Amino acid sequence: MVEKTVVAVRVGEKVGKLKNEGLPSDFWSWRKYGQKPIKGSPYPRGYYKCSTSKGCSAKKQVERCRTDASMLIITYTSTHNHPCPTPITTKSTTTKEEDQEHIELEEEEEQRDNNNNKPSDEVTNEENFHYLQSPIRCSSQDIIIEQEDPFKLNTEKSHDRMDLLLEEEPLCFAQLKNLSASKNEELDFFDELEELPMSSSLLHFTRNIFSDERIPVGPS
DNA sequence: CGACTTTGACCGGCGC
DNA sequence: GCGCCGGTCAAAGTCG
Repeated sequence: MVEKTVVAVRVGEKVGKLKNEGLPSDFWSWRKYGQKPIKGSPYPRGYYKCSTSKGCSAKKQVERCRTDASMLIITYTSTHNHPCPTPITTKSTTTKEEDQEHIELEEEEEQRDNNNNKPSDEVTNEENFHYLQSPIRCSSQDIIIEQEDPFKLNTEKSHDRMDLLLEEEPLCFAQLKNLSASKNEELDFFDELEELPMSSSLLHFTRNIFSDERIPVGPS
C-alpha cells in the first residue's frame, strides 16, 4: 500500500515563472528526475524524489491544473523515512511554530468531527487519499491540514472556506479558484511582508510555505 | 566539483 | 500482439 496525498497549491503568476515552476519551498529538498507531458493537460507533470536523505523513497508529482495555471496539483507518494530536516532557524522559533501547527491541526480535527462525513477509520480506506501535509509535517497520521494564509488565521473567512473544503463532494478547481480569488494581491506579498508586524516565527513560517495555500483535494 | 535540471530513451501496465 | 500512456532512468548540460 502506497500512501498518496494530493494537495492543490495556489501560486502567484509571477512565482510560476521561477524555477521549479514556482514550487512552494518546504522543509525537504527535492530532486527532479523526470518530466512528462500528460495527455489532456497542456502542462507537463514533473517527478521529484526526496534528496534530503539517501534512501528516502518519498516522491512527489507536480502538475498544473489544466483549467487554472496558477494552481499546482502536488501528489505526494510514499513517506519520508527520515525526520523532518530542521530548517535554518533561531532556537526560539520552533516551539512557536509547532504551537501554531498544533492549533491548526486541532482546528482541522474539530472540523472533521463536526462534519462526521468521513470518520477517521474510513479515511484509511485505500480508496481515500490521505490529506497529509507531507512537506510540513513529519507524521503518518491521517490528518487534514490546510496551510492557511497567515493573514487569514483569525478571520471568519478562513473558517467559511474550511467548511467549503470539507464538503462531502470534492470541489472543482474553478471553485477553489473563487475561494482564493481574494489573494490576487499576493504578488506583492513579500514586498509588504517587511512592513507588517510579524513575529519572527510567523515570518519564518510564512517564508517556508511561500505564501501558498495548500488545499486538500479529493480523488477525482 | 557537487548538486541539480533537462530531456530523450526505456520499461511496464493496461486496453483494444 | 500492439500501441498508448505514465513513470523512471541516465547522460549531458547548468549553476553556484
